[in-house]
Amino acid sequence: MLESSILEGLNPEQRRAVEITEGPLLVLAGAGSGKTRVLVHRIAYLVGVCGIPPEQILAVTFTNKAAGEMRERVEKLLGPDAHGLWVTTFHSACVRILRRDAGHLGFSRGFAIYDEDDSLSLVKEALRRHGKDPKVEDPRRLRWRIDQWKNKGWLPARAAEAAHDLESEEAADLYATYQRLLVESNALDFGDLILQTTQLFERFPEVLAHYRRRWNYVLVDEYQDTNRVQYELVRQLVSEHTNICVVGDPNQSIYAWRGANVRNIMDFEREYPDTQVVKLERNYRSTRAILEGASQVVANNETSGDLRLQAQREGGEKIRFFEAADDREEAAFVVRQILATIRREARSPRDFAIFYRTNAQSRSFEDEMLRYDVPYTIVGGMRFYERAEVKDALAYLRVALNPADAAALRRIVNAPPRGIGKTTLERADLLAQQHGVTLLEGLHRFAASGEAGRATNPIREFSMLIDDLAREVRTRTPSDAIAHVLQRTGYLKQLEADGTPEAEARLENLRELVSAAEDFSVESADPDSEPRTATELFLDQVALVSDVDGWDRRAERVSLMTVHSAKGLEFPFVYVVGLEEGIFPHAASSRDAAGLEEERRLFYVAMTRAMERLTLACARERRRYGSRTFGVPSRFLREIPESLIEGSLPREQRGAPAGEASLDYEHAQTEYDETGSEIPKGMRVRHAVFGIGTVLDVQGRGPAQKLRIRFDRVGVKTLLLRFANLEPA
DNA sequence: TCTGTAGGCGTTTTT
DNA sequence: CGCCTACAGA
Repeated sequence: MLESSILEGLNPEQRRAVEITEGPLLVLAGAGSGKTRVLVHRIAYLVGVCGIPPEQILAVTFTNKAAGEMRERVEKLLGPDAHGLWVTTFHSACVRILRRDAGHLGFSRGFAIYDEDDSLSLVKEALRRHGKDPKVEDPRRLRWRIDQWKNKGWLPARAAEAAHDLESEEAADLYATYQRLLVESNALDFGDLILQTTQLFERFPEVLAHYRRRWNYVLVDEYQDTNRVQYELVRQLVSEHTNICVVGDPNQSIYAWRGANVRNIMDFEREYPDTQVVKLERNYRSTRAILEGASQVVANNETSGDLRLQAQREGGEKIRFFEAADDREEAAFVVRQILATIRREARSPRDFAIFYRTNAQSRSFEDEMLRYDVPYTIVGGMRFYERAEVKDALAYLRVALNPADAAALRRIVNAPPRGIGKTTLERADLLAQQHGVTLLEGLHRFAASGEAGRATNPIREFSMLIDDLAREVRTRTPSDAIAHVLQRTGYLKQLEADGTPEAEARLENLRELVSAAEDFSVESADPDSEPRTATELFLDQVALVSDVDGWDRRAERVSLMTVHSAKGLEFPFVYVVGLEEGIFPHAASSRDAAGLEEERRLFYVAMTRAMERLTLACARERRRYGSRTFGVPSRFLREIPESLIEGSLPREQRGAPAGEASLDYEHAQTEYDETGSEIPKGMRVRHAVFGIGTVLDVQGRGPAQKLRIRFDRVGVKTLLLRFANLEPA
């Protein structure tokens, strides 16, 4: 491997970050400064130039998407030499480690991974066992507290130690019960994946020694978003050789609410003596006004990283701003802008992204996208694997593979309805507790006791069903296993009998699940990992998917997502919407100074995604929970120097006269007025998205006028003239 | 045990 | 507003 080909195209700082291979290295990488590039080339350099065997390198990121891209790019540089390299997420890495050695901690290798829902059902169970009313105690709050403890690396004992009032003591107590329930279910929640791994390393030094010997070089991406227990995990792995390279940007720390601790990156130099620091301050992504505006905003934070970003791109336009009368107009404006830009500047829909603070805001944009026939994709929101029918199908697999999985069992014991209701389950559970057996075994014994009444037969049949599945699932491919489950359980039959559009949608989702399972391929197994069936690996993967993982940058669609999901991405045209007090910054997180600063960093992240054109929007009025609310423009807008903004910002007072404060450049209204004239049948027209077509038919008059058009590429479509943005071809 | 409906409640962001 | 839960009736 030629050294020059790996270092080629790197600027001097990037090059330094690649060449310092030994000892602790802190890379402070500003937005758009090429940090992924550095990570990729660093790995390639270690292997290709320094001759480090790839299996000695561990690179950790936060999303599978980021990991996948990094692995891909490394493989492109190294080819087959990359074999044995671990480029993965914290959570996946821990799962692989725990699959091997979780036995030490009282879990079996087949442990389940609990998502938020599963974990919540266990929290409720813990509350019940403490005789608490879930209505008074709010299980979600308790789950949240437990999660925060885990993020700090606290076991129940430590939480109890820190408790200084009755309420906290009870909560710590409940944490202990919850943890016991997890062990009984042979399950770990998200927080456990990391926490239990650190426990494993702490209590079993020979296990830790194994991995210490293995990984001589560790790289961590997005280090500003690591929490305490992740910090601890990294420290355990590298404390001897300290070949640790972390990359991050304190200004992009946006996960404190989830337990991330910026101190990890701020104090890195103190934690690791002799740290070398590289700053990447050249921004290759954004034009000047965008970068300057974003920097000015984040400079308002009391604590901020001391990076001074320099725009490498010349020229460019100012930041745009639009104040809409209401949320509907906001959405209509943005979508029309996108259509007009696609048409006038010959751009693809994939060049555009709309970012909002909360998922709920996606709706109005989705409506407008549908209305204008703009292809779009929504990242996040209701995730595919969170749909009830999908979770049900997977829960059957889980029970088949891990009969102790109580949360999965509760999900499916009566889905479809088979006469095993709440009381039956409660009595079986009691029996299980008394005998110290699993819930499934409790059901079995309940039926055998002769006290189950009319539930006796349903339970017997259910037991046989699970036995059958346990046999079948192990020997089939993931997709066959799912198909078998859906067939054998009567789940399909029930949905087919239903016949409603909702049932049809669910069937469609299940077909989608089967095909996702078909596409699943077992990656070249690591020689270090335990052998597992493909279905087990499929379940692991599903448990750890993130919102952005499914996003495809090549798809010809406009992307809609929350700002959190947008981190790490870039688009030529970015719209940041809903810039009103209470929404962005969000009311719930701007209570204290720290929360507000995180909101500001979030806005900074949103702005710095834009490459060419950044448009900010807010609405004076908004429908929320079905009623109208009036908004005040976000304080963040005023933190951008006016000279960087085209036109003027809204006045500060609420209720400024309509139109006066808003700047309607591009004149969205006239956008369709100019095509508002009559279009004769047979005319050749051009549509921004569908291309050129022939008008077949004109229906109606005035604003409701519809056109049937046969497009050369995509066939016949019916469009509302007023929104179609047609022009003569 | 199952199904329909009326109220209540929520929204921050997520591996 | 729309989803989910709790509850009443069969």
